[in-house]
Amino acid sequence: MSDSDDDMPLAQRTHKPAAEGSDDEDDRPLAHRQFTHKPSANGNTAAAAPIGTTTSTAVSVSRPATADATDLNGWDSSSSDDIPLAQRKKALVAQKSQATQPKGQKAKPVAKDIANREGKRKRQDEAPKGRQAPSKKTKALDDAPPRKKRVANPASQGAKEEDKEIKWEKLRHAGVLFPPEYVRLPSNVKMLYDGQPVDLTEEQEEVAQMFAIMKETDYMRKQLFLDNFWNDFKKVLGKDHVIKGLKKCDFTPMYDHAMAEREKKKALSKEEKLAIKQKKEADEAKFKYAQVDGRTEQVGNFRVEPPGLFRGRGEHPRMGKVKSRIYPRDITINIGMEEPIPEHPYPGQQWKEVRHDKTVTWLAFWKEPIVRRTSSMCGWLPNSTFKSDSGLGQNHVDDIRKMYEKDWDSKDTQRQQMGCALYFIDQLALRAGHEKDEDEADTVGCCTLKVENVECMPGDHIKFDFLGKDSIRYENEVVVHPKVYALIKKFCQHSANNKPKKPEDQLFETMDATDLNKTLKDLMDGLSVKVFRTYNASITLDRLLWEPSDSEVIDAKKADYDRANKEVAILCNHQRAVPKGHAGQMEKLSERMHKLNEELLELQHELKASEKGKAYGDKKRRDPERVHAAIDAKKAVIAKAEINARVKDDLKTVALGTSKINYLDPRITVAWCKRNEVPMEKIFNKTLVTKFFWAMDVDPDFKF
DNA sequence: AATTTAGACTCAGAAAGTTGGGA
DNA sequence: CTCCCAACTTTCTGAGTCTAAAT
Repeated sequence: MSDSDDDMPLAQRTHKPAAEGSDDEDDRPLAHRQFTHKPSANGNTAAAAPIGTTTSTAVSVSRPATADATDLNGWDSSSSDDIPLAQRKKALVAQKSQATQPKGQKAKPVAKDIANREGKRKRQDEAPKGRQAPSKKTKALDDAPPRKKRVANPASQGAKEEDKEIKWEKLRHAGVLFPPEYVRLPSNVKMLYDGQPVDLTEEQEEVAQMFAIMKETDYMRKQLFLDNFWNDFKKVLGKDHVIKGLKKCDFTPMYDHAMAEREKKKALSKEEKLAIKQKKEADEAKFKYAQVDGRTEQVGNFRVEPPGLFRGRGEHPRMGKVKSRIYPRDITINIGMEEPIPEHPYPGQQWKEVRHDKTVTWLAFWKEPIVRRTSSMCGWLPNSTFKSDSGLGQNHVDDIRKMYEKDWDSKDTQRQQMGCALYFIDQLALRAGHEKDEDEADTVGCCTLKVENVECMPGDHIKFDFLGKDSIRYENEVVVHPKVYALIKKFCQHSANNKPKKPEDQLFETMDATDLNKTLKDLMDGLSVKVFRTYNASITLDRLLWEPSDSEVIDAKKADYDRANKEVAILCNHQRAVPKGHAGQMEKLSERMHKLNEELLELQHELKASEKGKAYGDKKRRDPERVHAAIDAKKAVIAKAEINARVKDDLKTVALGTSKINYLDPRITVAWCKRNEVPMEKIFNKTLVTKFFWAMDVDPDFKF
């Protein structure tokens, strides 16, 4: 294994200031990588420049951030010099909204206090609740997305709901597929308590079995998991059960049995497996599609989740709890008024409710038993246009940037914080970060950053280190605008009302994600924090794909694409664990390379011999030309293998899929494919080609 | 009227399952 | 040709965002 930075999950790479002189792209801070063109393209990189400032060769539509680095303040209005006049007409938004800003009105009565949270995330200040909404959508933003069709909805209860969007007129589907019932273990398979076999009821056995199969996972070493499980298991066991605690429980017989069953299944003959598969498909067939207004739409998910132990991601407070079985009585069905109500395999039970709500797209839903806040839904697959084509364009972005730059100079702490938060969201594509309860994993986003999550380093460096969505670590050191640096430093030290802050206090204590979204929405209909993530992902890809490349063969071009895709994934912090067996696979590849190189050498010897009119080794003599051809072919194979190996290693900690599916406007990719004569299928798999069918006839010169 | 809660999506990575291309 | 393994897909189960409704 190499010891390069690449072997670490990307979030853990330490970013040396470029001043230390590494030219290796991977050694540069993420933020630099994101916004910087290949070193080869422009020599040095803007090591000491603020976020987003690079020495790139400016593509005219690129964000101002990519403009010239001469001005350390990549943001001030001069940067808009790079924007064609035509795009600048709307520069007034920020000023306008600020003109109407009623400064420092009455103090906001304290906090959305989430009182009993051990003093954590509380808004502990009395900062004025800043920014008033600029009364209406500003004219600047009138090319926002077209109004959605809104129709009165007579189907729903009462007049209140009259103004919602109608999603369908006719809707027919077969409901949901329930998981198989629990099958009891053979009577000779029993768990042991204190060495003695224990008889369990069916219900108890099912729960025990859930635990048994986790024997070899490292959940067994997590006390919280064990405690949570025991609490629930205890309830199922009832009072005065022989089993008094987990310590003396031995689930080995159950585990072994489960493993044996698994092996048995694997060992089935081809025919048997096929038969099982066909049976399964036949059972599922009717659930797979829904009829929506005469169209056949694929149902995204029609399976009811089987019971099991809740795992959660990261250190989830509820890990190990029993997730009980879902029955029809728990499920609400949504279906067209005249359609037959779906059947279910539980005679005597009724669906919890059957609705005919035309304003939603789900077919069925139920409440999650563990994380009651959420519910699971079965709906049809969204396949329409790119969701994030929000109407946010370069000129809006410029306006918004000017607005938040102004906020840095505000006297009002809340506005300062708002300005900094927006800067991070725009530059680093952070998520909004809503407040969470204590029975959820302790993860944060931009608005919920704590003081301990940021560290101010010399030279306007800020180091972020926090757990984001799915408890994925975000670690990134970036150079920020000096004004932001000064503000963040201040926010780390004391709150708006001058109280000193503790590490676990909120960095932006005067505002939250809702405030931020409100501000954005007032600026432009349809604008929210997450739009920036999508927008920045797409614009980044677009910029990278327009960079000149000298790749000629398809594989090299695909590698170019993957590199661009990787940049986006890094921007969005889409990480994955290094696939198991990666090291082994790399070793194999290098062995193969070695072999290929030897073969090449052989061929070169053969060529020499051939040119002298001799045979080489025990082979028949071939024409020099034929040997030449063989050499070229071999070289091509080697080059291809080299590219593949490098790409593979390059991407081992980066998950490309998420951005490809959810963030990148497919038109960018399709256009690139056309320009570079790369077949679509090299980039999009079959599913994606289907999903993005609407983007396929885009103009090759399409610019995001 | 400010918060809280409900509701409806939208995004997430790992694991399981399937396929297909090369030795 | 066929078998094996890596690559690709789908499934699984969670976890965010954001708006609207309820308190």
